Amino acid sequence: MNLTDWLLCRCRNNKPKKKAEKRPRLPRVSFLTKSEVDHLEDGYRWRKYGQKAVKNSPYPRSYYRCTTPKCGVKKRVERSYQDPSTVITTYEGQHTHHSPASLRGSAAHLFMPPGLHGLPPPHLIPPGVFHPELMSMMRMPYPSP
DNA sequence: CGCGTTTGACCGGCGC
DNA sequence: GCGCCGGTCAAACGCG
Repeated sequence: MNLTDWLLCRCRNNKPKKKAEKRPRLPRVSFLTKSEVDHLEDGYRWRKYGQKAVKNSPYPRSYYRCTTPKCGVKKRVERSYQDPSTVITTYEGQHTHHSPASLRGSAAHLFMPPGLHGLPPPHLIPPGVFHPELMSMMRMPYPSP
């Protein structure tokens, strides 16, 4: 019996899979960020929880999640297949807590995708996404849902 | 010591 | 009805 099998057994045996509440109202915002590294200090802590290869891109896509409790914000980082130096960061959800890192000296309020300044020709981004204006709202305090 | 990262496999939904 | 894809979890290891 391989460790993998054992793990599998345990996984199947212990299935506390509880269908969490659905989130049909998750604000999904995509941002085009020009960076060579996926680790863009946006003022929050992210923990990678998965990685999958994309068909449209020869590069794998990374899945990040906010490590702050009560904050189920998810982040998807994918590299542009046309511009390896450009990464598409997709934020899902809103931070309901203050930034763990002090904004002093942080790029939290300095974070500005250069793609928004120039020309956004990302036809590869699905429709209904990419809301530069939403960025301004993100910085606003989020009232109780 | 603690946290973050990594890898493999499974699950659910949707399409044809 | 079945197959496929994307997405998520879970555990272990490494590093600071």
